[in-house]
Amino acid sequence: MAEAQPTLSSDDATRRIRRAAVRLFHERGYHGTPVRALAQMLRMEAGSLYYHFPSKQQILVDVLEGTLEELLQGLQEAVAAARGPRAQLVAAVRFHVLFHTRRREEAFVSGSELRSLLPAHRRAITARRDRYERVFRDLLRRGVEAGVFTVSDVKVAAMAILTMGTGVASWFWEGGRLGPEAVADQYAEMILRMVQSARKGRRP
Amino acid sequence: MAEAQPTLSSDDATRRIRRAAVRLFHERGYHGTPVRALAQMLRMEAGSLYYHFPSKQQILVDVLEGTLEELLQGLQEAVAAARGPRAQLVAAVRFHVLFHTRRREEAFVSGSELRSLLPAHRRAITARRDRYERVFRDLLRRGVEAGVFTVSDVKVAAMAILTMGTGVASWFWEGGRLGPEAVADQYAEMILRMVQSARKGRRP
DNA sequence: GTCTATAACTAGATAGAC
DNA sequence: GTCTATCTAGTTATAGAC
Repeated sequence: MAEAQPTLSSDDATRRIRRAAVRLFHERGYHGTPVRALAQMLRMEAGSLYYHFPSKQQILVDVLEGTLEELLQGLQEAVAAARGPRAQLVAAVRFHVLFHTRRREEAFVSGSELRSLLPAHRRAITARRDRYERVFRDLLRRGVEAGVFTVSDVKVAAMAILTMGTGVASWFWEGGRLGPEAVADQYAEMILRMVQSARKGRRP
Repeated sequence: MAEAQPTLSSDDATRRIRRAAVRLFHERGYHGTPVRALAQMLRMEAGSLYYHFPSKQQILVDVLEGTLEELLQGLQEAVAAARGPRAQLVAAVRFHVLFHTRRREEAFVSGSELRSLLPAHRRAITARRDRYERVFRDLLRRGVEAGVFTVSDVKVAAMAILTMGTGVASWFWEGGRLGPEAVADQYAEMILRMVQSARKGRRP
């Protein structure tokens, strides 16, 4: 009976709407996307959308909540499955980058349209994003304490790593030379070199 | 008689308008900013703006052209003033990061509102951004050829470096613990570690 | 569950007074 | 150079037929 999906209702229609909204919000932005354009992409009239959603704003809220929830949960699982700061950082970076290639539109929208949320909605979303960032900071801090990592400033390094990965959503191209796995591997390698203590745990 | 400013006319009024537009486009996005809101911030009526600009779109074009031009020129000067791939990369990264802290709103808008440009305008702006990116790619390539840098893929590394720096505009806070110089130094250090060949040119 | 029609409002832009 | 007034078109959202 009950499906795996926890928070959001997800009948076929609402999922189609969310997917189309992601596409258009990514292409033109939330305020740059009229409800009519969204309806047109779904081959319906604008009025029909309001049977499924009470407002355009609520579509955005659903998209962001869903994406941030998936990001946070996926990151926690990835980190929990690895042992030691080095392996955990690799797992975290790989997850972060893979998400930003495979789900680049959602990821991009979740980063860029926070400002389009009404203040009440923004709080909940921002809280989740902060928890996501803290996972990276904690992970770096533990690595520094263990002597595996060397960074001048944990917070700056965490933001550098996060935005570097987030940026993938802005340049990655699905049909390009490199696939998600190749990019994720290279990012993990670069980031390891960036934070790793000299002559510690190098691979040939 | 003629001033240093090359392309854009810059009497006091148009500069005030551009500054206010940057603020609002950053806060709410181009499509999320009504002309009336811009006028209100400048304590004038909406109609008055059209004495200085023919359209809202043209304000955006002016902002982006000006910012991208400054970015490109500043980067070229910074690189030209340094000798050798290592020093040039440090100079480039420092310039890039400093710009994204000191001019964070402009820099952010220039990255996020390309999609709000009419296609005709977009071409010119995109061309300049591509030239900016190429400076980093060339610089990395020369370093690899000289054996100073080791990267798996020059294009990926260049995008990683660029988006890492661009990301600074999204988290840097003017009144924060670290100033622009401190952040720029840390980024330069992290990025050097990221691309530098092992046991080459290290500083203590 | 989707349509048509429309209400209520806001958008960008213009005209002409001062 | 700025104001007031206004035009036209587009915006989100609702109501009621089917």
